[in-house]
Amino acid sequence: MKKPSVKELHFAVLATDVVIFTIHEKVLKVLLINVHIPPFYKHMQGVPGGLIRPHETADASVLRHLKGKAGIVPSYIEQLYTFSSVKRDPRGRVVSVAYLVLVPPEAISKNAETGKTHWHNTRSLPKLAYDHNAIVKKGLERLEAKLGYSTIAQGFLKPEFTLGELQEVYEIVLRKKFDKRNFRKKLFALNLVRPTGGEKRGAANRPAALYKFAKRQTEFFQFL
Amino acid sequence: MKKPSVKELHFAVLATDVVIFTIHEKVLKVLLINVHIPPFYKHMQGVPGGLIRPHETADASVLRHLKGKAGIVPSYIEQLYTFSSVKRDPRGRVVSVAYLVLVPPEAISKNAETGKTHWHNTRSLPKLAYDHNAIVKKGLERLEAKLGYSTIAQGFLKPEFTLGELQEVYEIVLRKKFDKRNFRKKLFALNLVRPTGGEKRGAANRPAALYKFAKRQTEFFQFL
DNA sequence: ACAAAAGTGTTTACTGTACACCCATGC
DNA sequence: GCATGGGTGTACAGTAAACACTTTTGT
Repeated sequence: MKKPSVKELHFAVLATDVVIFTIHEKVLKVLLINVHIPPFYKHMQGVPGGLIRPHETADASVLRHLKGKAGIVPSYIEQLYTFSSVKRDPRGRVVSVAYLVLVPPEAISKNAETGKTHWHNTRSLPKLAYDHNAIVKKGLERLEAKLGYSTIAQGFLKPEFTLGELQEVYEIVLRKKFDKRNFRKKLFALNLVRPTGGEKRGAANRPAALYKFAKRQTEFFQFL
Repeated sequence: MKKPSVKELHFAVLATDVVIFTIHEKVLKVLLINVHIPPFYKHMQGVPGGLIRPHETADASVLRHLKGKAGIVPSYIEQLYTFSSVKRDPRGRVVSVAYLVLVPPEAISKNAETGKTHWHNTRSLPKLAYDHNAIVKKGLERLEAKLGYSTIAQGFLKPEFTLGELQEVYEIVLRKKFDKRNFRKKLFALNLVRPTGGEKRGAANRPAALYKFAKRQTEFFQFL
């Protein structure tokens, strides 16, 4: 078995791919961009991504690209998985570190239709470029799992929110209904949320009390 | 913002670092090797690792190095996390995909003291080379978490095992005692194990029935 | 007045937990 | 015969789940 030369070791181009979720109009959506690199991928879509530079970490690279491409400031970010199939990019060897990012729906309007990106329903995705279907799947699995034992849901919410809005996040992502009273009972028992004193008015119904998460950072516990 | 040249994009050396756990003499141990690259790391230890080659995936690279270095055949393997700090290797930019590997204790004897490797108690680790303390910590966290909702424990066991041995895995990794009857009740309720009909004799006590996992692959559920 | 979401407790079923003794073997 | 881990059931407590009506607002 021969030892590879120094040059042969620097074969890799490093990139990131980012699965950005939001909830918009009661639908879990993922941000897609157009991909057109004939003859491999013609008029397809994929998740946004970008190359890692020699002096930045993968995390920093994701933040840089998010800021630059769409002005997105992640409300939640975490590394998902590293994809290293030899042929995942037909143009050459690209190893990609995938990330999961959550943004509140407000972040949409600002850069909706900013060029070639758009938000797509996660439940009816087309065939995506590269291995991006697998990447989105990984993101969905992680999101669904973490709802059950962390406060990751705050990635979809504004700093202050109603308990109805929080419950809706759970119902949309997990595609099941929860009992309002039991849901709140658990939230309070775990001391996850605190009332801010404010209330949300404007809808044709009784005003809802506003809450915030007790800790700003993501907490872990047994919820579901 | 200038665009990096093609050369500048191939800055990275890709590597893997592998956290290999086993249980030996009722202690959770991790495989360490000697690291000696003056003036940065003199007479230190780290987890085994190796470079990824141009035509292999990260997974394949780990399997190749495991087989070559110590003849280890992983009983369980999963990707942990990708570490990309710019200065994690003082000799140059190395991005490393870390893996978690479990092996049954039998795998130890064959390559115990095969050169420069040895098994170290995970509860009293010294300062390791590079960022390897962080890598081992990540591995421990993943292992502990997955015991609670998967059959990952079979990574530490032979294909057939006694329920006492399985319970011992949980007690050693999670550092807490379980009630024998409740532990078994849950196992059976979830249909995780099936008796093989065989029994384990030889110890100075009543023979123990042998069991195997119902599914060979790792399953997921709510156990703890 | 009506539609729409907010808010609030109790009962019941289930699941988890605590607990102790006899058994079969090797030495 | 004694030390060692194997094997087994029940009672109680705590948690999860099911369930319905009143309130407050905007239109």
